[in-house]
Amino acid sequence: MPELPEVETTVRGLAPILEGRRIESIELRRADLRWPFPPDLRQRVTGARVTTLGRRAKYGLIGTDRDDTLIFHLGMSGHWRTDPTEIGKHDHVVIVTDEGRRLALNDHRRFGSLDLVRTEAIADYPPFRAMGPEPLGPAFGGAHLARVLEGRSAPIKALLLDQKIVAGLGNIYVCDALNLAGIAPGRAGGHIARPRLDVLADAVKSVLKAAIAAGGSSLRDYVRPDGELGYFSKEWRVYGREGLPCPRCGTVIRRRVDSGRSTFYCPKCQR
DNA sequence: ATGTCCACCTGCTGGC
DNA sequence: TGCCAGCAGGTGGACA
Repeated sequence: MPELPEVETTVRGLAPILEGRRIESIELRRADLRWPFPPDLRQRVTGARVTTLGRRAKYGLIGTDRDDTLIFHLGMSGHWRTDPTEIGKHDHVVIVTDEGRRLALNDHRRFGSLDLVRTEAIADYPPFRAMGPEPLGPAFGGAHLARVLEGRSAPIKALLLDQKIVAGLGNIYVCDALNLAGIAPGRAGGHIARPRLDVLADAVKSVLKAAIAAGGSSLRDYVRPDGELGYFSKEWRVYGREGLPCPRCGTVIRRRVDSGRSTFYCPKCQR
């Protein structure tokens, strides 16, 4: 699940547990996830007080009063479990606060990551260096898309998944935004007329806001001991809905595979 | 530079 | 019941 709305929901769920709290301990139950943990992470985090919770694209940011920021990525299967009754084999990191609350970073596929960077150098964190604008921020809109898509021949779906174009979209919300905008996923990015780029940018914002709102309405259930969710999947327009009617025109939704990833789309009204 | 594909890892489901 | 293929929300890197 972890695209931008899920990370945003996660961060909002972590905030009341962590904000203002001292980190009593952090246990690294293995040496790495996707990459090795910084060797001094435990020493630098233990005893620090959490000052801020934030998000950049699909990364969660936990700032401390030692001018360090913990940066986590949930990969494909990552989630935080709150106050788990038992620590399982995929609970790779366990944080205990000064109130005795426990948070376990669980990620069975281990595509996620946990890093620690100096807060003032956060813009230099390699994944952030060339990253595009936040899709819900003021820098993202039709004008931005027109600028960065000019001359590009790759399919618009692939370009929207490129975090350098816009940061935070994944397979689900790209499929849904393209459906809402009525744009075919295979259309060349540079061959979309400017008015349609305005429509597309609005569609991206709209599907993300709806997903965050759905997550927010179930926030108490999101970061929880048993982890998994499922409440927003009923809101998907086309993703995971092969064979069901298109919400725009009723035509049967199709699925195809592009470079190993499923694309769901309406063959009639997405052009 | 741009476009395309694959590996990384584990677990689950469906077909035989 | 067991086995195996196929599938899964992301990303960096290796190619042409």
